[in-house]
Amino acid sequence: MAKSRQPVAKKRRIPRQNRAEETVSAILEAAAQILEAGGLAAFTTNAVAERAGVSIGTLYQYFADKAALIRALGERETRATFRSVIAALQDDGDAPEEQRVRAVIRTVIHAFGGRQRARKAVVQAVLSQSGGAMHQPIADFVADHTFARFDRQQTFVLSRAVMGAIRAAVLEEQPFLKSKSFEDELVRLVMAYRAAVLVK
Amino acid sequence: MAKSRQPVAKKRRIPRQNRAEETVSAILEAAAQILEAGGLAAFTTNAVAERAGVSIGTLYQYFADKAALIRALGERETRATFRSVIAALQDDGDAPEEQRVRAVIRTVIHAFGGRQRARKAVVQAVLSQSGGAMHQPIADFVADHTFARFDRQQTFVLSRAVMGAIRAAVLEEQPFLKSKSFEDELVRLVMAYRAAVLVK
Amino acid sequence: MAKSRQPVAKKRRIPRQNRAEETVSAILEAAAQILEAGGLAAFTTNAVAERAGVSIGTLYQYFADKAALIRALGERETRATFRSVIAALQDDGDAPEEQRVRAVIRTVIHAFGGRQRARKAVVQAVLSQSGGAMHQPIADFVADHTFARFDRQQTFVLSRAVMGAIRAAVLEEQPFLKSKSFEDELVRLVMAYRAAVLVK
Amino acid sequence: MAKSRQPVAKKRRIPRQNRAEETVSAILEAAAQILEAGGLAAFTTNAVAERAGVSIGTLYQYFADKAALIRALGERETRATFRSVIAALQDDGDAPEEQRVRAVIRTVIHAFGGRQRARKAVVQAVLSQSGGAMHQPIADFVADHTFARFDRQQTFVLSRAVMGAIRAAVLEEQPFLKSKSFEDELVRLVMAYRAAVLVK
DNA sequence: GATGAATGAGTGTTCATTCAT
DNA sequence: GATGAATGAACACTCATTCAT
Repeated sequence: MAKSRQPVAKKRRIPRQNRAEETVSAILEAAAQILEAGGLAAFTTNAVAERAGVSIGTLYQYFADKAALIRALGERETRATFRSVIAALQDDGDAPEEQRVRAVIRTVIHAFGGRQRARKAVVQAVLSQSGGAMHQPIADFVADHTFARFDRQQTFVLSRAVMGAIRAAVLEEQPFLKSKSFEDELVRLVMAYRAAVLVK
Repeated sequence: MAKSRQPVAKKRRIPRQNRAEETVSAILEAAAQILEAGGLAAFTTNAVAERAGVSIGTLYQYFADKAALIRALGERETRATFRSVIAALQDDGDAPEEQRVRAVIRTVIHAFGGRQRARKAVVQAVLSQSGGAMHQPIADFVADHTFARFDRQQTFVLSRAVMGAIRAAVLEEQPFLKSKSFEDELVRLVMAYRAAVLVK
Repeated sequence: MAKSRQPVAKKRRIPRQNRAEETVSAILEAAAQILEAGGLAAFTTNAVAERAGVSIGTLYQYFADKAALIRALGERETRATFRSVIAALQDDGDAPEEQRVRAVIRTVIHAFGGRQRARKAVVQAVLSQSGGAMHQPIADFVADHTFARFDRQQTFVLSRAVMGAIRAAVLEEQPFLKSKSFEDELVRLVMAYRAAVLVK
Repeated sequence: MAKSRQPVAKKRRIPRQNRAEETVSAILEAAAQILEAGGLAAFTTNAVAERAGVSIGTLYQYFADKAALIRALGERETRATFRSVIAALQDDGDAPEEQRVRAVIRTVIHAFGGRQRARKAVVQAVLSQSGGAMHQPIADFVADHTFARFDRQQTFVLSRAVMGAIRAAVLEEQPFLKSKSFEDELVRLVMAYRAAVLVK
């Protein structure tokens, strides 16, 4: 019977007041914490609402459904990483290529470093919904801004390779994740591939 | 994966007879099909049992719980990929390095190519349980057998980078997944990194 | 997220064993009782399951959703009334027209008399779903078997008029519902309209 | 219609000013529109308030609860029909009986004709609350003013029979609802029964 | 060994209603 | 008087798992 209600393209409240914005923030923060603490299995709308200190009804005033909540979280995280990467690139505006590469890699590793489980869960969740590409924009942006002469496929290979290695280190909880030597190897990978492509 | 049932480690029947083995096979095959067709969301124990043509009770005779079923599936897939890779390496036993690399990469791409959704789901599911390393053995085996002088961290970076690029192409459903040019770029990545490491 | 499961045309268990048939009966009987006692507002799937002495899961093994449960109840009631009316007509097989009309009217009045609220609720519920005609088959059957020369619209008017008067007496809880005089007036209505139509 | 809230009879503001009356009107009109467009399922207090262009709080300033809103709507509709019928009777003040009957029937059919779904929903809703008699006053008034010599039970039977047939045509969405032939049959029903009663 | 009916905790989601601003 | 953010009880429905037959 619930099914028979017509799905009137629900408009969810867009926060206009301070109180509302705080509420949305609290919910997203709670969502990240739940994900961090218990993974996807613990991520229930009720749990999120409770942790956020709001009622379940309030959560649904701002997020149409659970999927929308995860999506919003993913976007928030993506935007945050984006900002960090851009900042890193700007700081080293005139530095030699290798140094800029290193700056970006370090940024991404550390973006992944805090709240790894939450990120992992978000990535998993978003992937399982949209089939996909979430860090794609970041990866593409970086590639475009560093190796302008790569074609689309080369950009793809390099960015996904680096992200893949970092992601694996995060997911497998490798102790060397934030080590200098790991960073070195990633830089080596990038520079080597870059040289091979450009020389061709 | 109910959380509040008693987690008492119960010994499940280990198939000793032909019929039993066939039953287990049928269940695993059914599981793969369900995953392939409907993703993780459709993957319920009842659905698997029905598709396998056995009762839900029988399924539980062979698999302690849903997690065990997924684990078994992951192992089956891993073993299969393993065998393919080994076969590929043996065929080109004396070939030059680049050709062997290419053979392995091609094998892995095609292993991933069939039943992508099932693989994706298995990977996701196994990851969400065990935190991670499922293709690790394959990757390590390959690296050990091709670049014997790499240290552990270099092996890690290279194998995860390649797997990451392939995995991304699968998950994002990139049309060039099985193209020659994609394969070329991966080979280039490997050979370039290899040269950089060895030259050092 | 729940929405994203694909709606695989659920096959609900069709009872094959005695135990199962009893379960279905118990659920339908419980549904009727709940409806009778508390109307549509009290009619929740959980309440029905509890009253039936089964778990909510069991209810959903036999009824795809709440709507299906109400539909089943409606069909059960319709069939029951149907049987009563047919029996009444057969008993008076050779009686004069007026007597047969009276027999049917009496049967319907008494069918409505027992468990009025349940019937009312079922009617309402079914109406609100399917837009409509539930007692139509009964009414049409009766009309066809008594006034063969009526056209469709005349059948409609007469059957709905009689049902409407009875229904109103039930809903308004008129004390004369089962009185001889009320029955007399209904018979008069039918015979008068019949004569007017035939004379035309 | 939450059941567990305190049923303390709270006095709601009775509109004394123009603006207030307009607000009440807007709410009732919105309620009718929602009902017409989406049936009972779409009829939520929030939806009504939004459509009326007032806040949910304002709605509750004028209607104690959802039930009161529906009740008010029912009364509004009833009064409107009432007025139409009286007007129809007055227009044909000296006309022969059959013509006056026809005028009333036509009025009722067309009163039902506009906004059928809203009426249907109101009828259903009011019925499910108050057990029933909503069009009773109209029916009785009409009967009293046309067939003065009928006794109470005869009035009941005739009025409910006619209303029942019309109601069924509305609920079953019969295409002939506003046809001349349907009107004819209803007139025939009334005249035939009338004759039968008077002749007795 | 196999069956499948039964279980019920748990999940997402709705919506009438309140009350601080 | 009006607002609308917040509330939370209530509901429909799922699915991993058990156990009597």
